[in-house]
Amino acid sequence: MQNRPLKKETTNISEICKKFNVTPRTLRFYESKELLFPIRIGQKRIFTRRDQARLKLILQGKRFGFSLEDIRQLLNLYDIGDQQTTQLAKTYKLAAQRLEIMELQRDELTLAIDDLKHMLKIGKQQLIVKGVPV
Amino acid sequence: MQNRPLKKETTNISEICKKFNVTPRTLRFYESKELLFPIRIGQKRIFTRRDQARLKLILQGKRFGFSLEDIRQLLNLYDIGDQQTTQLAKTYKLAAQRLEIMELQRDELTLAIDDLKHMLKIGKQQLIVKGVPV
DNA sequence: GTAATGCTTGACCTTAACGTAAGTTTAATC
DNA sequence: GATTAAACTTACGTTAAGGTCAAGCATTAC
Repeated sequence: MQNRPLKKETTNISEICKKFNVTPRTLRFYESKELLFPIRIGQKRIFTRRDQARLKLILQGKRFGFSLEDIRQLLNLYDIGDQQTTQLAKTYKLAAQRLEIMELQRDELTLAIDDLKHMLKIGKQQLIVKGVPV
Repeated sequence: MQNRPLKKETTNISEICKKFNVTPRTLRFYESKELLFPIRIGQKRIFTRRDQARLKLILQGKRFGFSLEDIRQLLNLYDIGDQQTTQLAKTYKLAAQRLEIMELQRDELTLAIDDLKHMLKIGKQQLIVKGVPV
């Protein structure tokens, strides 16, 4: 188990930075907030595949305006194995609620998009009237 | 024009606060950032219909993670009349770009929703296996 | 006239999510 | 052994979007 060929599953901080386009500071910060758990060789951080998967999710979550604390809780869903069922049930609820919020958010976003499209139409006409090329 | 019956088109700060569920501090802050332009009677602020319309848009914009500065610029689209065409054209571009971003964002949100739904399914099964009522 | 409201203007405080700078360790290379 | 590069820690700085006092007018209520 331990001796199967490691195909570069782990990597150091600078490679992660390149790969995900973040700064070292960001990674250390996420560690301090318990979003990532790189292992240590001496005092250097080594990021496992799990860390990389989590980081991907973190960055995705951020794009939707979730706070890091929100994200930290959602990430627990991915670590279902080592949870007590009570905790798991709680996290499940949280995620279900989050899902509802996200679906609402999408609906509102759709409305906002339509509004903005409408505004653009008007703006375009104004520009055309004034002879500005659009 | 000036003498047509004002049907309560304007109102004071506390009513706006109630109506939109914001604090006075927020309204003053928005004024300081040039998002709102309440007129003054003496030293008191009076919010016009225009301010209220803008406030509505501000709050809507915030829900999508736009910064107040973004919102300030977008609001200019509504004040098309008193713009120079160059400025108008610039704002038009800005809004068009923003629209693209929003559509991308919605697509990603849809993906994220699907992911989350998937996670929920798994979590649900786990719970069922463990005999927890879901 | 004075007390209580409601509104005002400062001025400093707070939180999140890092940035940045200074000095230290560790590993690799000359 | 000395240098350099990459990573480390500690700690203070920054920005956005307000919160939270403090102190002062102005109007109404008695």
